[in-house]
Amino acid sequence: MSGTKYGVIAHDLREAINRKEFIPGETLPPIPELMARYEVARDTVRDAIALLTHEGLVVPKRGIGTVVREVDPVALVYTEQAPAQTWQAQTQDAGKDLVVEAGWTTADPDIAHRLRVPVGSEIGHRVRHFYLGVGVAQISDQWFPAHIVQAIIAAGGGDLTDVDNRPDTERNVFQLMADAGHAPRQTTETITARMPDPNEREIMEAPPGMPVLITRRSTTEDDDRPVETTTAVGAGDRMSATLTVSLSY
Amino acid sequence: MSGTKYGVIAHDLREAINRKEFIPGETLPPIPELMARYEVARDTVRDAIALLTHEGLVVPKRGIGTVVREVDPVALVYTEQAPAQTWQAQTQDAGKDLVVEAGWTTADPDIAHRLRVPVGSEIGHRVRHFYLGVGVAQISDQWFPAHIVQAIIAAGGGDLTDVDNRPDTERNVFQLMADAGHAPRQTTETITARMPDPNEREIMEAPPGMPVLITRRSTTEDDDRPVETTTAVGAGDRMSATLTVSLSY
DNA sequence: GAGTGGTCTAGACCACCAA
DNA sequence: TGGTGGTCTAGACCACTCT
Repeated sequence: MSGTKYGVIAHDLREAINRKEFIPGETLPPIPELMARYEVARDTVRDAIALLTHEGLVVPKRGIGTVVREVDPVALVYTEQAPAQTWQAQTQDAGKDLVVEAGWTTADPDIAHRLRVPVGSEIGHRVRHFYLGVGVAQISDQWFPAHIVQAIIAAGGGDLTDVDNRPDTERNVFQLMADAGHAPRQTTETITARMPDPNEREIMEAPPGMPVLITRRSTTEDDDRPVETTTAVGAGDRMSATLTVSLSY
Repeated sequence: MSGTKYGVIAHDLREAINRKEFIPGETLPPIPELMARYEVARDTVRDAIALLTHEGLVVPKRGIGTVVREVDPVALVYTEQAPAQTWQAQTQDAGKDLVVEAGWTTADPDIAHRLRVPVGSEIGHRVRHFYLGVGVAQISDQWFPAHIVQAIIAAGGGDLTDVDNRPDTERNVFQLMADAGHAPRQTTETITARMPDPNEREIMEAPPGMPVLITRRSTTEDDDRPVETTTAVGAGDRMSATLTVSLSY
């Protein structure tokens, strides 16, 4: 395969994993054994393992060994009618969401464009962490135009900028908007993938080789004016997005 | 930040990149310079650069230097009515699709389940590469139940298992199905992300640190019976999936 | 304590690119 | 040809986990 020694070693181990010679949870042969088997130096073996690690196949653990990864993604289901609702319902089943930040900020160019407000204008902002099992599976940054926040407060439903007096769920917020005369009508989501930055890695306890799914959403009301926009960063090995749509042929 | 030397070096470089001190396309300081600046060994600098590389921030190039990455994702747009159609229309604008393989296979357990046919039964299969700009941006594996393939051939539309006499586009295939009395009615897509395997890396010329978007699709006709299922592997830095749906509050 | 992986060094040689 | 990154070595010491 690759002309390099570590490439050959990585190839052999990869094949063995694919052949199920190493079951998820098991460890690969220890580094010293691989050094002897291939008659190479320690760093050469480690280069091979680093390759597999960044492919998301294994996770080296000090004192334990190089563990073959388990993958057990939890699906978040979107439907044609209301992706946000069911998405929220799903995450609530699996765990809790925690508002870690809520308040006012000024709109940077990207968010200003998405909310169609002037750059630098005051907007509502909250950051939430969604838990799935033990750890954080998704980090959600959500912004609201000021008049939406004020309408919700005026309608007496809660305060999006107050962590202690907050409408927790997506469903609640969307319902509150409807109560306040700004019923969400349409939502557009764009999904991409990239590698997490160290901060995201830390929050989600991301193993090396785990990409994140980026979901950018904008929700509008009847007159097409944005009522909220969200950027969510989800753990790629614990999340998926599913959508079902009708076709006409 | 990190207590390790290479962690500190990586941190400094990452910050500098974020501060735009190095513009995409430019090179980082060469390894020997960083060795001198931090008074460390060569491999320590390389460990730092490897970190940034696997975060997708830089791409080391022999004879050139460590180049800061450019990112220019192209959006593939799905709509409520027909995600496959517009998706295809978009990719056709940007490039060509190439059928690299077409024929009959036997269903493995996963595909058998998705097509609701017995494991090991004969099914149609084709592999396509979608080009966006210079390289392959998506690898698509598509399977059809045997009776669908035969119905299309009988309707005279083409032969899905024949590379030389093929209906090229998604739109065509879906229309042919409709002509053959198996009009697609609903499609369900599940999107996840992972790191590419070496084969996918090679086909897509993937830089290190580039994840792939996995799209699993199943399309059914009126009686809910599957007419096709597709697994697509897309370059994470060149693709995104967008969906727009209506809400009712 | 014995065994695992993690970090780091100093030096060597190779492969690629540009002027 | 000189500078870039890529591979590899032999050896050292550290950090962690299990028994």
